[in-house]
Amino acid sequence: MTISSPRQKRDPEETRKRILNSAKKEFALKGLAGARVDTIADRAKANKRMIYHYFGNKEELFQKVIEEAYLDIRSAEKKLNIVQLEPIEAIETLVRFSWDYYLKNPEFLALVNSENLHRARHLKKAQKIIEVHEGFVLMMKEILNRGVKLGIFRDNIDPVQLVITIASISYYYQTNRHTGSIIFQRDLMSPEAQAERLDFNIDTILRLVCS
Amino acid sequence: MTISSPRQKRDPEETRKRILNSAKKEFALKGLAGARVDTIADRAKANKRMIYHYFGNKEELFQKVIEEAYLDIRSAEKKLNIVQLEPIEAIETLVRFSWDYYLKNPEFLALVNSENLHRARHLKKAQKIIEVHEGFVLMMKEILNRGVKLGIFRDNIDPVQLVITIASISYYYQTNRHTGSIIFQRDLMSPEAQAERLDFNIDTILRLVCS
Amino acid sequence: MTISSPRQKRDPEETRKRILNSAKKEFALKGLAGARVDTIADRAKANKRMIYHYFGNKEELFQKVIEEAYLDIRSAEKKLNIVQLEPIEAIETLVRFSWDYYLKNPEFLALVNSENLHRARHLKKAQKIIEVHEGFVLMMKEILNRGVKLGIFRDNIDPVQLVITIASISYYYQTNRHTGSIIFQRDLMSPEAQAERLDFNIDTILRLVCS
Amino acid sequence: MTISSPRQKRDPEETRKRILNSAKKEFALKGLAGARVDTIADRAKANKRMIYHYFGNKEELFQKVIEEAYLDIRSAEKKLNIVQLEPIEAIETLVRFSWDYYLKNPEFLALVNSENLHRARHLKKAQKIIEVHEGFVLMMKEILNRGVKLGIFRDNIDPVQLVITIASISYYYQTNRHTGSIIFQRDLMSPEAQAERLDFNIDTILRLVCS
DNA sequence: CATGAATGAGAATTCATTCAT
DNA sequence: TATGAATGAATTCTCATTCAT
Repeated sequence: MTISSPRQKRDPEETRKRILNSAKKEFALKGLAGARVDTIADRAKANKRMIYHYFGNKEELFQKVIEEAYLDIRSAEKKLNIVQLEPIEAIETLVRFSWDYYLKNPEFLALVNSENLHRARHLKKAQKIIEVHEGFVLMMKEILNRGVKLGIFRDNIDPVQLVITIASISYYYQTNRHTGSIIFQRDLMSPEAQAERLDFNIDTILRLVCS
Repeated sequence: MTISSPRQKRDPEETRKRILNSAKKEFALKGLAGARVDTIADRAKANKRMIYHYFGNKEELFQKVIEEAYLDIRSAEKKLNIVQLEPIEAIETLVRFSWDYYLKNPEFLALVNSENLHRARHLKKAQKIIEVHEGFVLMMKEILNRGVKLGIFRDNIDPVQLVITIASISYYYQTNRHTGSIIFQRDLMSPEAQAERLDFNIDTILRLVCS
Repeated sequence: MTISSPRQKRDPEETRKRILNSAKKEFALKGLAGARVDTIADRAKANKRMIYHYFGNKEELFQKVIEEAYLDIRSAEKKLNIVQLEPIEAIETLVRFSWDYYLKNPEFLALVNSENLHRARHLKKAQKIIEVHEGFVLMMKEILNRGVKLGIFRDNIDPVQLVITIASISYYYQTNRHTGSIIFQRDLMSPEAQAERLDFNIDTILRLVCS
Repeated sequence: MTISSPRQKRDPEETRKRILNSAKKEFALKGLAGARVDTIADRAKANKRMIYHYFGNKEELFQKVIEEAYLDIRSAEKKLNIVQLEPIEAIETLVRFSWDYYLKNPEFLALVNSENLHRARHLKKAQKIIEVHEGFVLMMKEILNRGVKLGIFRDNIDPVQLVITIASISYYYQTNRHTGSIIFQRDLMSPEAQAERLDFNIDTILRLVCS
């Protein structure tokens, strides 16, 4: 039996992933300026030098984190197979998904806020992101069309406005949960409050699309 | 006769205000961690030392900025005299106000995001804010009641959920304008896009409240 | 009586000068890449931060050092009032000056070498340097002209080539004194060796210019 | 059948040479402190580990480069077979050689400058170098003697001073070509300027040695 | 012999804050 | 009240070198 070495196993892909995960947390928690490279390295149990080796510098690491975040949410949503659902069910599923995804991935909200603080200068460089989202809007358009044909949805709803609205009502509630809980003097994130809000959101969107 | 001093005029209140304004811009632009005390002082044409004199330190300055921001939006909204309007008109006015205020005060959005990144720890200390917002929810409740009595509004709408929803659909659109413009491949802030969104928002809310 | 404060006296001009002097030594000793900002600050008994405050960064500090070095040698040479001397005396004085200046300012040699390693990219930015040297070449031209008129100098000597040659024979000897002492197995910088070389140099140049 | 390896061919001597060449370039370009081990390895298309395997460390590699450089210049000069030439032709050939060698091997100049910055501490360890140069001075002595006997050279010229002077006037011109071109506001390395300087140098040396 | 991931020491630079005037 | 020089603690980033495979 030998004493285990303190050195990291030589698994570059693993190391890369650990750094990326650690960075996601740190950037979400502190923003780009507030995040500490040291903290990222420590949490990743990686040598700080590796961050520069794999990602160039702090800003490029942030960019990679942003890219991955946007790819992940679309990839999760694709798994829902929404196209196979009835129009109303499809819409409701999307509202639920939006709520649940933000709930399970609160870093996503923080990262998007950070990226907007930086005027989306990192996202601009990510071609893949644009392509992935075109499909998303088309899918929404298709759902709306089907609903209109079935006589259950209103005509002439802009799919982009709808997509934005669905995101808004979950996003805002959750991203502003701290200031909101103070201003409204209630715990916006208690299980009951959560359930209530999700229902309210589904209602809001269905009233918006149904004829 | 004395030689005129190159120093700043000794108007303490003025200096304080200039610092506060400069800080608001800088914090909105860069967040708490990214903001630079030097930049704030320079833009305020004040000596850096004055910041510490008047506000203690960077973080307390941030807190003051946050407080002022929340007081300002409610003070602006109060000037609308919404209680005197018809229920539908009142609601529409609030939706418009929400949109316009964010448009004219984009720093507000950035500051609120920053404050939530910091888990509202600065806002927690501001007693005044809580009081001011209680009034706001009560006013919304009163509008809803009147609408219900007139038979034009649905019953049992939670004024807090409504207030949050009204804010959401304007806030999200504007705070995420940079990432949104990339993802949806359109300029979300062109005059036409703005008009379209405001209409959509009014529609969304009216469908939500009207019976 | 009070205990003297460990803090530096608040004399900005003094601080600047101390940094510049310290930097000159360090850059001459180690080159741009080998020099340490910490060492410069320590030797200047200044806070490292002051280097960035006064000079921007390491490279800009280097640039300032180079500029000053070139200005200093010309300023020293101007004090010789060479134009008032007889042609032969003038030439001999210049050869002596060249030798002595390098001897008393060995950093100059090292700095010029460093700057050439960096392809003169710092000197390029210094307009003053060019102006100062134009005057130098003109002065040499005037000396040569007078010598020709008096029938003691050869005609058609390019003043620039002469200036370069005068510098060469002192510069090379001194800047390569370490490798030279090894290769030639003698101490090139012993007092006797120095005197011998200076005589040799004067002889070399007079044979070159005299008819 | 085996799958061909992507590795470098296992030719140790070749690898060593590639590293040495790459190092020469890098050290000449950046100096000892500024040179990067990574860059040397990359340019040599060798693994960084090989540098340590063959040369120990960065400094020992530098030492080897310096040694080789000094051996090369003397070896090139020996090929001239100067001893077989007439005294004047011999001297002129040496002046030309000095000029041409520096021109074709600009790294030599930079390396010598670097080594002097480091007070020749690497050269000191190279016994071979000393031996080789003893021969060089003896050869110069012999040429001078022959010239004196033929009545064409002056008596009592120190061969070491002459050797140094011949090197000086080419070396200085070329090593300071960047700062020189700025200071004198002319391109010192244009073909015309080069030809002119070489002629000037030959003239300078012949006037020095001829009686 | 060859590879390239990993490391730790250190270097440049930044920044909020304090102090002498 | 006002100024701006000075400070020290971080923070990002770099680099020669070593180790597992």
